[in-house]
Amino acid sequence: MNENYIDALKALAEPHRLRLFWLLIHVDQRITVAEAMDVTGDTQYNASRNLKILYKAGLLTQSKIGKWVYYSLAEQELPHWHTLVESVRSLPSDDFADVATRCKKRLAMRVDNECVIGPNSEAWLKKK
Amino acid sequence: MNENYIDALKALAEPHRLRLFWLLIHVDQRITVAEAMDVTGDTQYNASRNLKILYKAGLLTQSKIGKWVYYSLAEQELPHWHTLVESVRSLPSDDFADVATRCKKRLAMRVDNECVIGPNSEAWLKKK
DNA sequence: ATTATACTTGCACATTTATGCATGTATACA
DNA sequence: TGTATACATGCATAAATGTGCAAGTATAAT
Repeated sequence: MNENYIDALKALAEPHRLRLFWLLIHVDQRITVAEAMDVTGDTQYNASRNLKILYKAGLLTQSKIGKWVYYSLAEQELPHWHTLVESVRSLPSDDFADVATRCKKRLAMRVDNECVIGPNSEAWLKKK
Repeated sequence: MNENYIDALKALAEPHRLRLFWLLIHVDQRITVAEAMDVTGDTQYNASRNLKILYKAGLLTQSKIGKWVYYSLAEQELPHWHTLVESVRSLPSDDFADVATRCKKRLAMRVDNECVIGPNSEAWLKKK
């Protein structure tokens, strides 16, 4: 039962994933793998794998729309899970400030709140 | 800065240590390595090492009294640290119930709230 | 002084985990 | 029908981690 909880702790105990999860909390929105790549600078396979690990750990939800895969913060019912998320939420934002602002820029490229531009696009490299 | 936080997550992301930390939270008292061994059934070196890892991660405090080393819950000032501890505190106690009751039995062997009996004593093996 | 006790730690070994690369799958588009 | 795009994943390698054993240090007891 708390093997799952330990999996969640393990999932968060890695810098790239902690940053991704913090981002998902603070952007308060679903994001695609492509957007995560652009915002964090992670490689395609690492962005994909790390989001999946957070999902498998029960921290994110996943939804596929066409060729895009959106991840977003999972709602937590259990107190210890909810509190764990709150702990990450209250991390000092200084450390992630740049990621947050870059994410806003990236989300501004959406159309009707849907991701329409792939990773490492010209438009993004210019904007960044 | 949040390297430390990641170290704390790593420290908690191991079953033996999570159990030890949960115990330190719920027993609301300092305990020695010997007592931790008896209560958890961990080997001497693992009890020692795991408590030290929790201490180094900033989750416990350490104090040596004679040949005994006491560990106890560290007070947390920072919100994300405090909340992390609260998350572990609210873990369902079912999973750790037996450890908690065994710890009470072990602490009952103290004199003036000081540990005076070493690990794997006759008295403990009988009591257990 | 010597011995016992509580705890620590270096070492070897096995398991796990992170990463890059290459390739595979699914969907969209021409 | 073929090609481009978004994402996933098997494999090999390197790094990190957990564990047992044996030996170490520090304090207490005799």
